[in-house]
Amino acid sequence: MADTTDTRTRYHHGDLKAALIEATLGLLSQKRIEDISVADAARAAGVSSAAPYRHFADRDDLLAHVAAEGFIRLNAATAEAFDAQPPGSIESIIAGGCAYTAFGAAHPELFHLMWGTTRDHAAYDIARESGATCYGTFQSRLVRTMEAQGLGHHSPEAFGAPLWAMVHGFASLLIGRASQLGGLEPVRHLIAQGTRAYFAGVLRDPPGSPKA
Amino acid sequence: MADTTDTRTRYHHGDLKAALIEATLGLLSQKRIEDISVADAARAAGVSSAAPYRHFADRDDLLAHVAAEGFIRLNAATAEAFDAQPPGSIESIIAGGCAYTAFGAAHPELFHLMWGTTRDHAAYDIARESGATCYGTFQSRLVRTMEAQGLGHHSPEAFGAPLWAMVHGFASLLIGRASQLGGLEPVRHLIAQGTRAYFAGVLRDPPGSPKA
DNA sequence: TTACATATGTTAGCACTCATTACATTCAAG
DNA sequence: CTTGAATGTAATGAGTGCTAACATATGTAA
Repeated sequence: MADTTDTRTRYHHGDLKAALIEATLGLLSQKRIEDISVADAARAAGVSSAAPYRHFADRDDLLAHVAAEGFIRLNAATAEAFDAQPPGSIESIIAGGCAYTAFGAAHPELFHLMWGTTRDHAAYDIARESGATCYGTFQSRLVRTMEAQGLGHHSPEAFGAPLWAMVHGFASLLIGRASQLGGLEPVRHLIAQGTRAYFAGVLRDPPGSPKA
Repeated sequence: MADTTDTRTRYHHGDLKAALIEATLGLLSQKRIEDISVADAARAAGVSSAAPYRHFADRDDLLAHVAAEGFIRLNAATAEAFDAQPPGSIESIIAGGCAYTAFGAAHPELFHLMWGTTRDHAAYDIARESGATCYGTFQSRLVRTMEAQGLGHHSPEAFGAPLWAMVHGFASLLIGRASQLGGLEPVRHLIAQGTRAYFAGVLRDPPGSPKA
């Protein structure tokens, strides 16, 4: 294992693979995904434009790894927010949801890459995996809250999906500059409001009584 | 005014501007936005690669018009769904929401283009405008339902935002292949469930009583 | 009808950038 | 001091956005 210090001076980079992912993450905060080339990533990492191909099959493979890293960070951000609130509380769900939305709003292009369309090469399995991990974090916290709120008999998937969709939607709308929302701060209140109303509504009128 | 038949044979196309938008919409169901060039659109419209520049300032201008057309169609789809249900009913809101999500799921790349990041050239005003129209359709139906359900005293923006975010989020998640959701049909039920619970919850515990 | 101005096409081409590959070079470890 | 993985060099070929110059159709006014 090479030590990760002074990676610039040496011919052998140490961990070019990670460095390229990092460099691409940096570029993503400056330009659109479609404008980021393998050559760009290599330049940002201070390496020749052919070097990345020793570590990634092609451009899509690199982007898949970047997306996976995005999910890891999203997971970290939400987990921290969840666990900063009392376990089992509705507040913890709200906090996690706000963190999710805030992450999307703060990293628009990365968020788009993570949830982008039709890149289903085999390489993208790695992104799917870390996405699933991220989902697991949400679900485990949600189950605890559902039990604490007397909703333990409901399916966590069915109960959680609208909440997940809501915070995901807010993120996507903020990225898309939906001007009606007025920015991230108002949205935090909307998330809290929406989540509380949803919990209250399910408690009052449990799903499973389809009307039509 | 030229007649719109047999546009192929004539030197003057008739309405190349519309034809190019249409052609690009067609391409969007086959490839990613980033892989669509002005030349592609021109080819698809059966015209030289320089012709589009008579009608659009540049590539982004063309894409802006395509996005605007997307909003027009989204608006039509949701309005029809809204109005196929009794006015003022919660079912009408659910139907409109399902149509929104279904539209996104059916046109992934178009949806991404419409809500894409950071293309804020002046040309994009046209897309914003038709986006706002689309929002107006939603809001007018929502207001009627809110009044019918005894929620007329709430702010439509604040009340509607979580619902909008939810259906938007479902669309985005379906596009991103969130496998946990199991496709469009299950999601329809989730939308109905979520919407009903949200209405019930607000009726029970009106927003405006912030807890923290 | 004729003549001209304007709108809408075409052809040709510039100046780039890109993804990817083949082959040479460097360096660290055994 | 050999070996082989990790990088660099150089090049290929394709495609891009966009412009300039030229061609044809259309509408309008004489």
